[in-house]
Amino acid sequence: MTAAPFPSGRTRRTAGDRRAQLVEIGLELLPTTPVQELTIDEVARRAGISRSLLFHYFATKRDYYTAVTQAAADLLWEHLLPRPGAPADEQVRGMIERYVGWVDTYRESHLAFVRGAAGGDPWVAGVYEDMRERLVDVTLGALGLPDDTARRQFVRAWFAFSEDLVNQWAREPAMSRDELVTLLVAVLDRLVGR
Amino acid sequence: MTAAPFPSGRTRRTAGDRRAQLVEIGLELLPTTPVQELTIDEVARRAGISRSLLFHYFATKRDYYTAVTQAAADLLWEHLLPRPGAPADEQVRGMIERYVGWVDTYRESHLAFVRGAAGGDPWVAGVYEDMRERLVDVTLGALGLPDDTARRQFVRAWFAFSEDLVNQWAREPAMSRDELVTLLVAVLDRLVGR
DNA sequence: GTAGCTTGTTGAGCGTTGCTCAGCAAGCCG
DNA sequence: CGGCTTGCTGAGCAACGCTCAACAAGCTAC
Repeated sequence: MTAAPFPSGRTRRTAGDRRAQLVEIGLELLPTTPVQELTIDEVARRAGISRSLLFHYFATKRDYYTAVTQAAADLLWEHLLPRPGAPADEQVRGMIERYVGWVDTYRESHLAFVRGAAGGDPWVAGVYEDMRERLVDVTLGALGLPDDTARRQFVRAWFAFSEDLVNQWAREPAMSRDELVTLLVAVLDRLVGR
Repeated sequence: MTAAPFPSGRTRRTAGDRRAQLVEIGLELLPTTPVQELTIDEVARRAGISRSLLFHYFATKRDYYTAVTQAAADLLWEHLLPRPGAPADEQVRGMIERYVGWVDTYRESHLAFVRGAAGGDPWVAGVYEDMRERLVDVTLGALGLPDDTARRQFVRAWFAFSEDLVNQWAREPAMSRDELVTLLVAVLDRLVGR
């Protein structure tokens, strides 16, 4: 090898740091690349490490991009969570407002996230499914409604409706943001029968 | 090589036949494998041909599974199309009924199709998008409504709603099929304002 | 029949990518 | 300094997408 073995910035990190860095890189790459198409080479290159090290932290490529997806889901989840102080009625509207804001702000990243989640891989789909189920719980709770099967299904399908509509709206707004939010609330209210 | 160069059934097919056969194999594999994960090796093996021949018909793996997705979309499209004779009012309900029947019959295949369509690959997503747009056209036409931007978006989002609800219903029916169809029709009617 | 053309078809092989494994070396303890 | 833990690497294998030069099945023309 040459005289200077390492350029300069080569530092040894703790396991936690490294993991976090790798997931972070995945999140940065998400908007431009479908999760499953992230290449280990690319990620390792960006982190300035060897491919092998990545496999030290994530046994499988799938493990890696599942972790990235989970991280994205966690970010969204924390942003959406109803603020405990708010009156029950405004909790749902608040969630919807924050969701619309989120999609509007992180358009591409969020679309990429949803795409990856909806796409083929069952593991990734599972991550998204979990979040959806928790969202249904929270929503039914905020509405003060019992959660029989039918109602759960309605709320879930309403999420699908909202996702699609908000995505379209972000691309080509056919109404004001307030009108959009009001419409979504109204559809939900009617669906779960109030 | 050995004395008997070819086992027996080795026949030379016309280009059209071969293409059709390969797409057919893709359709058979769809329910068990995400489209993008179809391996050329596996498909070629099933067809009893070499990998190279597949690349003769489809320049790229993407070209191949896009063709498979397109074939799946065509099947669904033809099944859903409103029968021209029926009165305008029953056309929409008829489409919904056929859709529910389709999902109920080809559960896994259809889910796999939707998954692949929603997933990362823009080409595949495009195939699905096209069908959706055409469905919106047909639906608005059958309802006799003008198609301004807002209404198109509502109908598209309603499709997303219906897809999700019907999929859940197929997995765990919380109501009769007729009730489901009636609900979907009612939601659509209310959304596009009748 | 056989020469010749078209075209369906193949095998060898290359580059990339996911993944393994044996071992190096950075930092800490005595 | 010796020894230990553990973050980290390089070489290399197998699988897969894709290329390319050439073979051969089936048809037509002589």
